[in-house]
This record gives sequence, structure tokens and C-alpha cells, in this order.
Amino acid sequence: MGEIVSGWGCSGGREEIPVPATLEEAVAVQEELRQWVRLDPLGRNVRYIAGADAAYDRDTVFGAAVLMDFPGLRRIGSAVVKEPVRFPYLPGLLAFREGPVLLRAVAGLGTRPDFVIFNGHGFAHPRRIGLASHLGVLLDLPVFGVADRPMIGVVGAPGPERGSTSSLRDGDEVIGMAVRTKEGVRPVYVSAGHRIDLATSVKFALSTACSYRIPEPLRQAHLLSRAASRGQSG
DNA sequence: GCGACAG
DNA sequence: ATCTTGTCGC
Repeated sequence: MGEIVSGWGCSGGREEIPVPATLEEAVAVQEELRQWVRLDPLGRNVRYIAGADAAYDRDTVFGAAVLMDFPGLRRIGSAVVKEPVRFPYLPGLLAFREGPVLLRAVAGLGTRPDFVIFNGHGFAHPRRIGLASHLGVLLDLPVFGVADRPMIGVVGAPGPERGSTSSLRDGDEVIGMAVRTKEGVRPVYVSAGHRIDLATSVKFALSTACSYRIPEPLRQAHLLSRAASRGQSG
């Protein structure tokens, strides 16, 4: 029997990501979605890219997505949405907490980008289905994740110069990469999400992070959601 | 059993 | 994620 961890809400059942009632159920959803994840090289010319992130204000989640052209990196669109928090933060199950708002934010762009960057991990997850992979499958779009720190695995420090990398390994397999996007600044951790491979993900993480440590679409989405959560104009 | 554990 | 000002350093 599945033990009920807690009352995680009673949605009307019309979300892109149904709210699991138990831990077992959430993991079962991940194992199902995992079968659809494909990490192949990106086979298309990149013109439009997006970044999405979430911020909180008590029991409300704000999701923001920013659309930019590439390689110009000019902002050509954005969307901000909010909704009540329906799932707790549980390491390994982040997609169930932030997925709904993030999907709505990306949809709000009104344009399907060539790929999306999410704040968190993709393949570098205990079950190989982190938030980025999870949402990539639901969006059926190429996506990769960029995180502040690894969740699992061991990694060495990349060289101090921008562009240096160091493999994030879980046993024998490379699950992600520590990437120095800015000289002398701590690295970000990149992992493929869906319909893109690690090397290509790293390439784009670097080509979209010029002045700052965080890839521009993600950085701006972060600022947008943050501003919204604090009731500002953005 | 103990510690770790994206945001 | 979030609570929070100034401050040290390149």
C-alpha cells in the first residue's frame, strides 16, 4: 500500500502535471516519463531560445519565461504567471512543485522556442529525470538544465578561465558538467534535459552566458519572477 | 543507522 | 526558495 505523505492539495485535475497524492505516485510518474526522454544532438538551426524560472511569496508561486533571439540575445518576449503552491519541496521531485507554473509561463510566450533552459537539473538526477527532462518531455521541446550546485555525483573544479569544464559523474557515467561561464566565478552545473545532448547543452550554456554567470534567458526569467513575487513592475 | 538532498 | 545591509575586493 502507498503511504500518504501529506495532503498535497486537491486540484481540479486539469493541470499539465497532475499533483501526485503520494511519494510513490510521483516516482511512478517520473519512471513513466523517463522512457520518453531522448538525449540526441539538437538537429536544427537555433533562432529563438527561452529561459524559465520560479519565485515564491508565501504560498504563491510565480513563473516567468523570457524569449530571446539567438545569437543576438535580444529579449523579444516574456510571460509571467502565478498560482498557489500545491506541492512541497522534496529533493528529486522539484518538477511537481514548479512544473505547472513553468509550463504555463513558457506557453504564455506564444511562440515555441528552439530550446528552453530551466533552473535545475535534467539528466543529473537520481532517477535521470530532473525538472528539465520532465518538462522537456511534456513540452516536447529541446531543453537542458542549469543548476547552482550538483544534486548527485562527484565533480572536480574546472579551470579558472571562462569555458573550462569538468565532468559531473555518478559512478562510471557522465551525467552533467561543471561549466565556468565567467572567469574566476564559481561554475554552474549543466545537464541535458530532452532532445539535446550534454555537449550541445554546454555549448549553448556558454554562448548565452556572456556578461554574467547565468545564461541570459534564465537570468532574466529569474529577475522577472523575483520582481513579480515581490509585487513590482519588473 | 547516518548524512546528503536541484529550488 | 526565503529571511536581509553593509561591506570587502577585483
